Amino acid sequence: MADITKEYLALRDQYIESRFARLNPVQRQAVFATEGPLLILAGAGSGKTTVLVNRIANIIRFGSAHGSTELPRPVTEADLNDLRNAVAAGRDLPRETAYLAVRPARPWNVLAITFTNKAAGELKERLRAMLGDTLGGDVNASTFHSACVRMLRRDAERIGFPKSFTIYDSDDQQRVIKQIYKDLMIDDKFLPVKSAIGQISSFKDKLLSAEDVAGEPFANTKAQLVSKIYTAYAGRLKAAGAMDFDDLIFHTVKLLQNDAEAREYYQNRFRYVVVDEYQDTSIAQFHLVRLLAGGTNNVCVVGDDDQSIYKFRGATIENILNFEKVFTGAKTIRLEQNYRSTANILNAANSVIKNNMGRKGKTLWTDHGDGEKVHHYTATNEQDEASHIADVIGEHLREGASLKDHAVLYRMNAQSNPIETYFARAGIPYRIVGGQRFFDRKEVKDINSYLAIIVNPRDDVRLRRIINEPARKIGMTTIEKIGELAASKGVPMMEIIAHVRDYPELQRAAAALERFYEMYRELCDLSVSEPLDQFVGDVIAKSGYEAMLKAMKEEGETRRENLGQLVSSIKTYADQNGEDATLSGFLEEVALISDLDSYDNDADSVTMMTIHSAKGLEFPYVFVVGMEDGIFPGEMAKYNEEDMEEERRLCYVAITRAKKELYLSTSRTRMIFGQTRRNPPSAFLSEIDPGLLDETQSPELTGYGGGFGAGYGSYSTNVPGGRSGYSGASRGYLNSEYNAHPRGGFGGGYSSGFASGGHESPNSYGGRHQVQSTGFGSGYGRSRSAGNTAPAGAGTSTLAGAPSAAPQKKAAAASYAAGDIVEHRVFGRGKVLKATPIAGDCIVEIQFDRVGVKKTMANYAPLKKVEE
DNA sequence: ATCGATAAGATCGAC
DNA sequence: TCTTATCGAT
Repeated sequence: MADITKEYLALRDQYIESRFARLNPVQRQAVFATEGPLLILAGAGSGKTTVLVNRIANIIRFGSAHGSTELPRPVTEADLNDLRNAVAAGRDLPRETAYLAVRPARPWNVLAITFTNKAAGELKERLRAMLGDTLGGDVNASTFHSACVRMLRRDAERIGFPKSFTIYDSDDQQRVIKQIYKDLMIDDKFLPVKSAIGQISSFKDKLLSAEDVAGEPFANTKAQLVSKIYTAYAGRLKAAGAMDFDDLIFHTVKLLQNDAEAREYYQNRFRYVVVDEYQDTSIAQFHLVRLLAGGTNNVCVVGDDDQSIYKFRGATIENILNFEKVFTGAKTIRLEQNYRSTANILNAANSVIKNNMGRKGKTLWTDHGDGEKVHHYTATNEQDEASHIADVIGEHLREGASLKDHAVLYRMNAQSNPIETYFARAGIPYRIVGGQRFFDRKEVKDINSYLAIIVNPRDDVRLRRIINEPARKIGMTTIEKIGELAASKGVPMMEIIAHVRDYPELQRAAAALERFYEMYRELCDLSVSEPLDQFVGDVIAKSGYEAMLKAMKEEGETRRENLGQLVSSIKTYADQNGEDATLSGFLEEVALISDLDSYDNDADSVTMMTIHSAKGLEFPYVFVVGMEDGIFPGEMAKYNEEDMEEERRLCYVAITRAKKELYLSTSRTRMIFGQTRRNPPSAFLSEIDPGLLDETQSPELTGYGGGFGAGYGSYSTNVPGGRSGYSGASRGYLNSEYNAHPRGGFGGGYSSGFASGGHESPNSYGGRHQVQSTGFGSGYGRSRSAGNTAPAGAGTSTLAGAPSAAPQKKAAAASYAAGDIVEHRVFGRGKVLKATPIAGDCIVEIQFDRVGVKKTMANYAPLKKVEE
């Protein structure tokens, strides 16, 4: 090789390396491993996303140039000089891709698959920042499901579906199955609907079609029944032109398997495939990845077997464990340096996870300091636990931290309630991620169903959903008759409705059906003539839905607000997509969106969520509540070693969310599902090296605490099982003026009357309590709920301010009168209609520009007077 | 057809 | 405890 070439190649490597100088050597190794199968085992907080982004950037900028001897063209003296100068000056070489890249990918040659839409968005965002808008924006970054939808929108007709197929969510799915149960007269006690759905889902995951299943011998009558249901289910979806979530993957895999032309098209297009969170992929998803990557075999998967927590949902950890066997010649790179947590937190995580057998094995390390020990607090009950969290948060705030630095994690959603209640009373702004999603609300789904049948008149499921919502005198019997007629003629139900007069058996409801159909036609016409948001507004009005909600009082109001939000979300969609915005496009977006996607970390409030939702996130201060046997690990997992390992991984995920400090808590008694239980501490606690733990406990458990609690003892009770004890205590509390009690009240003051009641054996836990409370935690009986959307105003400043001042005093200033224009943090601008002073506060009735009339308490709402 | 009552059931939950 | 689903009465 000519010297000039040799020098050029060496300089080229040096140049490319310098573009990724901020990475550590192992990370850089991953970035330069562009060709062939690559497994990146990325521990929690090891800069995984950074590696992904840089690797994709490398593929687009330099292709496989690093470490290669290939050249895009013979080297000239001038080239060498340019490169020398660029390296010496540490500057970018002009037109570097053309000069020195080796077969670089165009952005659309890269397919990056992530776990959530949010993760996909972040990936794109960072690629854009790194490569510029044009290059970065054109990379395909999406979830499995949206990637499949995009392929199917192009090729659905090849497998007998319309391009405009509808996506059924689990709710729609359930409706179809229930319908089938009715038709086939299946007893749901013999075979629960859920079980049938689960089995069908697992068939699809194993790529078995309804015919495949029906063709095999059955183990028993149940299996035969499931097969029958599966066949009927698949038939209905096909007839409706609909796919459920499993179908999106299933049909895409089938398409790629059976259609060589389609397969080659996508294999040529996606020269590089990257899959994030590979430990949580399913069998069908594995097949999809293998098929897509089949052309070049350039497949890179990133994951952490220790963070596989979705087995219950079909994820199979074998995908990651067997990667090297399935993709021969695979390279494996381990990212074990953690940039997130302190050593103590990390070691706690390591000491827990090392008890799992089925893992690849890796040990995270950090060069951060030890930090504080991991805190473990033993509470008397869940209120005390909440109060302790509030105390700690208060301390952190006084030290300058903000609310959004804190997260409370729990095993199941049911645990959020006591904490929520406590936070609301204390005026601590919080926000709950997960639970009921916006697009899952009944009213939103109803209106979406109207939209769906306009886009796809064959969608019988959605039609059934809204044909009598609001009530139109079209009852079950009529609907069933239409269903039968449609089935016998092999046409959609809407087709029958269009010609009611032809069917004497529909005589009775004919008038109502005609009215409904007329409205439907009108909406169809409007859908093409009006802008999207205005059209949705019309759907809400002309369907009679608005009138129905108006007729209800309190409850209808919030639901109308939700519909208002729906209208604004479609407006946002329309604004973002300009010319390309369509009704079906919006519905698709809605179908594939999750709550976590809309989670933004800007709002200053404490985040509350399940550990599952917390995957991929990090917070300076993390509280993990309910570290109890029977809660975490959960009751169901205790007796099965495999499930136990999954719980342990979940625990590992929880611990590794924390950057600075980690607070674990256990409660001696806990009310869950209406019953008070005493759970022993979680087994995972004893797996943590005791030297890493800092133990504290409720004052009531230390002897003198019990006496203190009895001071409020009018509510103490001997009733076993919390029912009367609990509600009595909390009611009594609300009515009394506990605000007045002296500072330094113990965290548990709130509920002590209840907890110290009967059969507690104090002192069984030797350790001394550290007095952390400075009073605010227990005192705020009269704070108004901060609400779910967590207006920050009142709570924050109170917390940071004088601890035992009554909160309502500080906000005394503003007074409102009719006619004032106000600005509300959450609801926007509005005009005061009426102001009624009451007990030192003021009920203000406001006409908001966007959300209608609302009543708020002047001192507690995040409200500001703009003009008088 | 619609409302109210009562019973059952209840992890984790992306798309 | 709390929600959701189904049934039976009007």
